[in-house]
Amino acid sequence: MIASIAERCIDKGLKMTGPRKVIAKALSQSDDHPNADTLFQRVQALDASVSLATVYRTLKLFEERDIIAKLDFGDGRSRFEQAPREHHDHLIDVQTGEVIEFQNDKIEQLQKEIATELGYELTDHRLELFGRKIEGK
Amino acid sequence: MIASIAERCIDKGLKMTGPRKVIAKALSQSDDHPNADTLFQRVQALDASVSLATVYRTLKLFEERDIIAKLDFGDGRSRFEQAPREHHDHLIDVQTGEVIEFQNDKIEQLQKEIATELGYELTDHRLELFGRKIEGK
DNA sequence: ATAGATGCAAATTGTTTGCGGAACT
DNA sequence: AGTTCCGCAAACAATTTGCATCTAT
Repeated sequence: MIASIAERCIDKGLKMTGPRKVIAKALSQSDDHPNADTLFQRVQALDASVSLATVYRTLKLFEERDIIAKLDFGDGRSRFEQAPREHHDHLIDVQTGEVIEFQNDKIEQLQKEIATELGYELTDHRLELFGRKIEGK
Repeated sequence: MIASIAERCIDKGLKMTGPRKVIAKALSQSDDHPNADTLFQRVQALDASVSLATVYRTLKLFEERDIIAKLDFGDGRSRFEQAPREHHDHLIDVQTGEVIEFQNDKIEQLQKEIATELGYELTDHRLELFGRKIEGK
């Protein structure tokens, strides 16, 4: 296990207020990729007094501090996950919406090479695969 | 050159109305990746009577019919391009916002393999690289 | 003739913000 | 005490939609 979100907040000098603790906890307990609204519901289950505005503000804050990562699966809302311990990309099941994380060094390497060839230093990237489950698998 | 957008619309049995012709033309003339609003301005330059709502409706229609592709570079608005003659991905210059298209068979192949390994048939994917121009290149 | 398209304005959706009060250091 | 944070409601930006009216087929 890695440093909890709460610990990482403290490391970065953020005030750990009640709402932030709750949001950090809700994030820690999520091993999927909730959007703001879904996360808000989970937060509310822990403490109904926390507002949606604070969820948004806190998500933005955490993201700026690289405590969490903001994702975009093309459905118009942002999704969030704990700042990945290890970098990974996502495969989205087009039928169920299920999200599978994967990691592949070859593809990471290849991306770097492509950027270099084009005269760029790769600063970031986004890769999402969309697929249909193969029967019998 | 490939079939024009207008031709592809007719192929697919779409009514070619005035506004659609104008939007198709504006798209054809764009070799960048305009968002809806930018495209709307280009459309207006050709025919000021076309409304933004129609631009949105038509973009959605064209996209559903695979006549154009909708892209997302993470700035909160969708961007569009003619359905690519050849598939390609994008590298976005983080400093200028410039978008460079590239194509790389190895990475395409690798993505398919990854999906297969995970038990999926790849139906689509999205890859965006973000980079900083290397000095002197 | 008729199904489908359009313009306009109003509605939705996801997200951000101004403000007065509350909380952490 | 002072700065930062919070909840609430209002504000925003991008996109969609209801409706009465046109238009391509």
